[in-house]
Amino acid sequence: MAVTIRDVAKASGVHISTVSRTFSAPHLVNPETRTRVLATAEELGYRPNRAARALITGRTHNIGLIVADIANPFFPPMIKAAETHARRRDYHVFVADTDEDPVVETDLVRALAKQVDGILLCSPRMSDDQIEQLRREVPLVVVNRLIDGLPAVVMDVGAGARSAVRHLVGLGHRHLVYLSGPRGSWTNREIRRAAGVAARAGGAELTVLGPHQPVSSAGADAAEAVLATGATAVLAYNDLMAIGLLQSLQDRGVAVPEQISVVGFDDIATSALVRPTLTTVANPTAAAGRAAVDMLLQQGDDGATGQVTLRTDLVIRNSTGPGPYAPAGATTAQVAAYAKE
Amino acid sequence: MAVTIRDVAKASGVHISTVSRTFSAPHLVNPETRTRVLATAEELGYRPNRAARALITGRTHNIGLIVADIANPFFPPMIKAAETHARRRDYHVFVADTDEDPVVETDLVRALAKQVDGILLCSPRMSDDQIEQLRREVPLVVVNRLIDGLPAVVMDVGAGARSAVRHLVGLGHRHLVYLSGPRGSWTNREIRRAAGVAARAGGAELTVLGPHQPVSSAGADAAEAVLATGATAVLAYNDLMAIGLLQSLQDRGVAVPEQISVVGFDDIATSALVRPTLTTVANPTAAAGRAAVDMLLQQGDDGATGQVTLRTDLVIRNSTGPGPYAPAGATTAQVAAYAKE
DNA sequence: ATGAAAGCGCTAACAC
DNA sequence: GTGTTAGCGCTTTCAT
Repeated sequence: MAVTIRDVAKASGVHISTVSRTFSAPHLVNPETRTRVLATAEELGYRPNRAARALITGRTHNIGLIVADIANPFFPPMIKAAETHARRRDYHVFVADTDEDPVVETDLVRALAKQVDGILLCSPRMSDDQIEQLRREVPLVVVNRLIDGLPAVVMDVGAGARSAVRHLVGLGHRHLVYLSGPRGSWTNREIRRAAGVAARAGGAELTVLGPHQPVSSAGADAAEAVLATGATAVLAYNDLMAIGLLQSLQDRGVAVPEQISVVGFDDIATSALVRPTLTTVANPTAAAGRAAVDMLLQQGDDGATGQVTLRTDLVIRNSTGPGPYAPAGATTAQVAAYAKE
Repeated sequence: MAVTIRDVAKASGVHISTVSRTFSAPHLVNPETRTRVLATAEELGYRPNRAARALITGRTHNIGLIVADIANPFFPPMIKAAETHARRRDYHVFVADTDEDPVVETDLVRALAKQVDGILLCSPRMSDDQIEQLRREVPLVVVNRLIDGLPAVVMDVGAGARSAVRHLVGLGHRHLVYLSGPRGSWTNREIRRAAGVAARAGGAELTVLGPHQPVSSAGADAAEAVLATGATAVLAYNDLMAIGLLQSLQDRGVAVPEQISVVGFDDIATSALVRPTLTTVANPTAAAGRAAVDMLLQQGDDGATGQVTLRTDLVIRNSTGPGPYAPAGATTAQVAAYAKE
């Protein structure tokens, strides 16, 4: 069996409670004793058993991170940032994938509840009611979704959508398509709404297509439908769909951005690797992961249930260009400024 | 506080051990009692505390998954598959990221050791000795690296490299470059060695460049050096580097595959999304994740320390084409067969 | 400053 | 088939 507190106590000639104190309340133990205990512990390779500690303190020093799809490139940077941030604060992270299934989400929260001090729910697909229910069973921070009274970290996708639409309208586009994401996605609803408002304000028409799975093949499959609308610009729920559409259009001989402009969402790594490079709304996913961890860990201290909104940024690359109503001689660079207003 | 076994016992009028048995050894309890206990447990929302159980059984039903870099697209499909597979077997998964740092790896294994039944070490960068040492402290399965006597799951990257080189030689290339990956990578050494042997066998020269970080910018930065060698084909350590190189070459006006052929490794999702689409050696990362989990969970049962090698597959796409010594009229399709030999 | 003792939630002999 | 008891590794009063 592994080395326990008892072994260290015996080897250093003190009671186990002294060893315990050496690790959990060092200031309460005589410096000399402490040094000795630490030395034997080191020598024996002793490491406190967190689970046993949790049993009595009620704090596991673990957190859960539940995401819709680990393999969706949107999430890994967030997972990485959250894990690194948590570990720096001496927390370990359970990661679980729901495969976009709301039922799995609920089960997972319950299954993890006892082993963690709190759970980060990223882009949950379940209903508000379900989330509120779970909130009573375990501390929760929701990422990418805003629910009254629940601590949350969201990106300002509404502002991002507005920037994107203004950018397109400024380029002279008057008929846009929004390629919807999955049902149940808060982000999707926000983008669609904000894009609609911004389009109306800009005197442009917005056709909504979908819902779609947030994958590149869905974007590729939507090419026909997009062309059928006669629109000259497309805003997609995420970069994956935008890239699928981008390549599918080009494979059909439709030039991007000459004939159709395409804007994505997220700014995943791939977006800078495809040609044309993708104009997209950058989401600060890593910062969101860190903020969510902080919020979760603070939740224990006070009862504050803050909601943080992180800003998004339109990244103008080469998949967007002048539309049919472009002011004479307008260039992408010129209208870029407009979107910033 | 949460509901415990004692609450259920009281509410259903039995002793706590009966409740315990109801969950851990149902066949030992009277069907009627069992039904009643289960009902009250359900009603009260009781869920066994795994940490408390682990304290006495010694089995946590958790596993650790340590990867070099969560954000590297090579890993997420593996993490996802491993997590899903583990959960299906009622195991939860700690995920941690070492940022390619061998010191962090060691610390992480030790920190996680007490909370898990075993650890999956993916693409570890530390030395064989260190890994063997850790192996004594906690059950380990190593992925993407072969060490004598240690249970491991690897992909047959040597065979993959040979296929790739034969493919290129068959296309008429006689001077190849291997773009090395990170120092400490077993996969990198294997590919380099196998590529060297295959090149020699095919009467071709192989120039090795590197080491490099396994990221796209490293591939892009290597473009000058690649051109300077005068080689007509490049095999890269991974797809990210291959894609970086691919785009950097094209941005410099060097046509791919007309002037230079490029082959990657891994077959990450992005490889099918860039243009030209990337010829690459597909790694069964998801299968590797599942196999590693199985191996880890079986390790407890018997002491078997198997080593599994998963086959790789050359996926021929559009980034490779005829070289200067191509047989007249040779097409990519024709020589594809050659690589399969 | 240190030791003694109780107990966190649970399982595993051992009785009956 | 069920209750009793001890104890997993640790923290936390309470004494001393």
